[in-house]
Amino acid sequence: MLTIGEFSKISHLTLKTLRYYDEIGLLKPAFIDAKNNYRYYTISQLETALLIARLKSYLFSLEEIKVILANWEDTELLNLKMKAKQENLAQQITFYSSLSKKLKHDLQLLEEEKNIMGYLDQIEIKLVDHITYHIVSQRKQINTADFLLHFNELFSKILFENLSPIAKPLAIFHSSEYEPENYDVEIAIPLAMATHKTKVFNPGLCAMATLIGSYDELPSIHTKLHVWIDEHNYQLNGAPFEVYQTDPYSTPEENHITEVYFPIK
Amino acid sequence: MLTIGEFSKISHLTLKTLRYYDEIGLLKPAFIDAKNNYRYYTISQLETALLIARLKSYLFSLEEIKVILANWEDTELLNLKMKAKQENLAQQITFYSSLSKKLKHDLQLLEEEKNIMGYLDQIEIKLVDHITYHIVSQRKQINTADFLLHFNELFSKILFENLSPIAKPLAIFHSSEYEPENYDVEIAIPLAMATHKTKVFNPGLCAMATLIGSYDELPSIHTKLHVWIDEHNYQLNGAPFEVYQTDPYSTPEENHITEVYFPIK
DNA sequence: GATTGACCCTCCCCTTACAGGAAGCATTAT
DNA sequence: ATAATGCTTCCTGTAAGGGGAGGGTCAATC
Repeated sequence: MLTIGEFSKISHLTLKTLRYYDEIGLLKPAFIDAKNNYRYYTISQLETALLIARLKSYLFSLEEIKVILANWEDTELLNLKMKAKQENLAQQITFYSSLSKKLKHDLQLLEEEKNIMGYLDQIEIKLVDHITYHIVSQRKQINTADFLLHFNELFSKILFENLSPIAKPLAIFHSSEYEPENYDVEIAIPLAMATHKTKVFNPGLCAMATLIGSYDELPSIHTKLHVWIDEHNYQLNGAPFEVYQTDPYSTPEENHITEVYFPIK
Repeated sequence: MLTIGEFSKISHLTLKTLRYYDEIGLLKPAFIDAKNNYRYYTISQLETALLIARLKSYLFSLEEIKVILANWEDTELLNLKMKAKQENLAQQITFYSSLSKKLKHDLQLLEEEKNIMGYLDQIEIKLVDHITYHIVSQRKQINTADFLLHFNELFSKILFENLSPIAKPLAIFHSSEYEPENYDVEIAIPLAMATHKTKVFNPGLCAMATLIGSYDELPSIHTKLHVWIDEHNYQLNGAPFEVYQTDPYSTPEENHITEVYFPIK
């Protein structure tokens, strides 16, 4: 039997960590002396400690590790979890890479003595009278992170019903508050003919800005339009919407073209 | 003037977030009504909000953003911070990549129905009688993360004093507890001749294991040796040490060769 | 037998960047 | 006048422990 201090030294886990693992039930000492609450560990628990350390190095959360240990015989589960983690890492890497690219771009702006928010001043805002569409649409409360999923749903519906769009898809933002977890959005596709499934979309006069580049900038475009409307003494007259001119799957991020419209009066 | 609700909607920051930014002094409302504590923001604060969102998307902490905003005119500072962040991202990417490689390796083991901790059973432990060295050394309390730095310090000292090593460098671990922030380590290099700067290093009988691969596995080797010593009824007889047979800079991680010695009796 | 120093215990607060919810005013719309 | 929002503060919780206080316990030494 090893005291917590000895076990800590051998396993290379701190005392704090060991007590914490005991607390959350991840690695409970083999024996606890009832009269003084001293923790005692066995030599064989060192293996578990090493395993935990290894899974931790793979960035599994302690909660995940607990599940994996509880089903240690189930190699299928471990396999699954590891593959998921692998996928996860790949996503992280692409995320960081694209971030790094953006940072590099902004650093270049800085070298040229430009403001990194300067792109905002470049955006031109136009007054347009939007034509009337017949749209099929789906309105839902969604998490902003699942935006694309929601799009696909409608797309496949359109395809399966043999309908043919006459203009690019759009998203209409009905939310009266900003809650990213619960965003009230209507995805729509304009069709050539009115049917019983379509409805009329007639935004009328709009302030419009075109964004070329990553969707990350969309919030600033919205803000910009809000400010513009305020400064020019117009008033919002309906839900803002975005028209996606490029396919988000096949187009590289920096070539995306998005039009943002704010109906006004 | 905008109420917090309006500002939230336009800036795409939640109410919670805005109140929090107020609390930590990152974005204080331009005006607070003293009689009901209502927060009011100006249109121009939207710019700040956008800037904060952008810096946040670059993974700066709110504390860092506060500093950047406070010195917004100082483009030099921003430049520096961004470069540091860039460097940071690059490190993350290499870290994740190497992790992904390790995961892939372990997944392969799993496919072959092997245990991912199996490598531990492969490690052979030998009894050796270590020869006596004359060493120059530096002993320090260091953070385990700064291990390599400490090495370099001694290396350059050796170089500048024109001493020539006769064997690979080693590290002796004196710590009696495990505290990764404050690790008592002695870095040493064996020299051919005894001088007034050298001391005798004579570990005697040792249990030894050789690790081929990433330094990540070192803790498990230590554990393994501890267990072995315990099981064979030996006793620790001095501080454990590691001999680095390969240059950590020029050797790829998976080819590192490290010998771990535990003096015993 | 007493003391000392090392070792162990529990309990509480701190970290990041908020989210969730309760309880209670204030404002606005009907 | 009433109801529905909108705003406020305050409390709790998150992941994985770190830092430290205050106090009990163990082994070795005097």
